Amino acid sequence: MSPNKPRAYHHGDLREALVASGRKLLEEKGIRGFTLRECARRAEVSHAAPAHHFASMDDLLAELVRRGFAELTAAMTAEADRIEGEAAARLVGLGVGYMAFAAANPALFQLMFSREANRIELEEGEAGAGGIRRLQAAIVEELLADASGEVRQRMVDFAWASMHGFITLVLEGEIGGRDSSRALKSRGLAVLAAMAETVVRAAR
Amino acid sequence: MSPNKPRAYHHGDLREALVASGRKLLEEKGIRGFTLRECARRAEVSHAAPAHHFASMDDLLAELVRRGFAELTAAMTAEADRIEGEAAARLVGLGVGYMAFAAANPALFQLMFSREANRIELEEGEAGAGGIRRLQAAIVEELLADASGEVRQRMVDFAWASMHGFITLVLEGEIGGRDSSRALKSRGLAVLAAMAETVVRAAR
DNA sequence: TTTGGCCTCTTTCCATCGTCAAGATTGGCG
DNA sequence: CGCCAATCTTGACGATGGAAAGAGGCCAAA
Repeated sequence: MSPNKPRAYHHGDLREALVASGRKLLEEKGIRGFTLRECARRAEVSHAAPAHHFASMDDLLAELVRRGFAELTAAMTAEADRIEGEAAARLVGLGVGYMAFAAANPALFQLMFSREANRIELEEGEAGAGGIRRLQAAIVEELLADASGEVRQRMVDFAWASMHGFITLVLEGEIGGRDSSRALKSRGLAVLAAMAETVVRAAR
Repeated sequence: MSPNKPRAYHHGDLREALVASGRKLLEEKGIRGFTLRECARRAEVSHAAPAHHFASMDDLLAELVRRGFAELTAAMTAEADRIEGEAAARLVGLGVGYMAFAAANPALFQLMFSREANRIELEEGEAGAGGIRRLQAAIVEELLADASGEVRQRMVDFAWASMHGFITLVLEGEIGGRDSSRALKSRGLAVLAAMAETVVRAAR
């Protein structure tokens, strides 16, 4: 009952604790400041304990990436589903969800879309970035029912590139360095609107 | 004259040698595999020698980033200048130069536009990403001479976001994973064309 | 209930890293 | 010609990721 350090062996759910502390640490210090030992420290566990739950540091990072993609697609569909209007509006909604997730988890987002991540998680059924494209592709297909497959593919490229590029540049401080969050949101919406309009116009 | 290891002390131009080996190493191993000691090893110099030319590892990386931005803007203007046609075509040209540089130096490009880089090189007269926006802004201004400042700003956001997002997703393997370089180029050009068309159309 | 096995966690160790301090070497300036 | 400052090396420190070996606790089979 002593509140000092009663828990000795057997943490209970160390795996989840490591995922949680790892995620916080990632956002605090960035990927270069991310340390397995610090994760363990925050979970109040010895530095070698994580090895029993994650084969390596990259394995933990891969788990964070995996969960990130799940959350990201969830955020996108949630935002799109809130809009019951036209397909174009839903396409914008996907972008809003995308950008909101990225803004809330900048370091994780960057990790998810980093060259390093791809060298890591080549396993799994690719529930990652593929799902994002599929979400957009479904709406583009709806908008461009009569267009060729190639036109549709290029419009999906375009839609994804626009929203990804904008939020990426914002997170890096390259766009709107000292703008208010309000102004930034407005600029992001403008980009999404221009994107959706271009997609719609591809139908001739 | 013995070709073994004649050069002992005084490398000659260690700074440049470190920049060169560092750049190669960065592309080979990525930022997470980048090591100051390995840079020194490749320059055939002791592990502490770099300290006399770069205050820290981040200082070397900052130099790489600085040179990267110079090369990137040079590549963009070179490609745009090759085209003497309309402003819209030159806008596409800027994008071609941008993507070509990124494809040729993927790891450096990612470093240049990474959250980590921004924490590093807060010095200097910002000859970095600001120059890129200025290049695009000049052409957009030409195309949208009659538009409001806000419209122009949003079109620059849009132009930059499109080209940045596309090449970024390609480098990460999210777009066109197994496509030929030829096909990828075509898709990139399609994105740039759609982008330029959207900018032009913003003039009403 | 007891006991044996297995999973969890700790301790200890190793190679490597970035950085610092001190010493060795050299080129060039007086 | 000799000395100085710049350049490079050697050695050390603390921190990291990972491997190996041992200690501690849970649970199911007897």
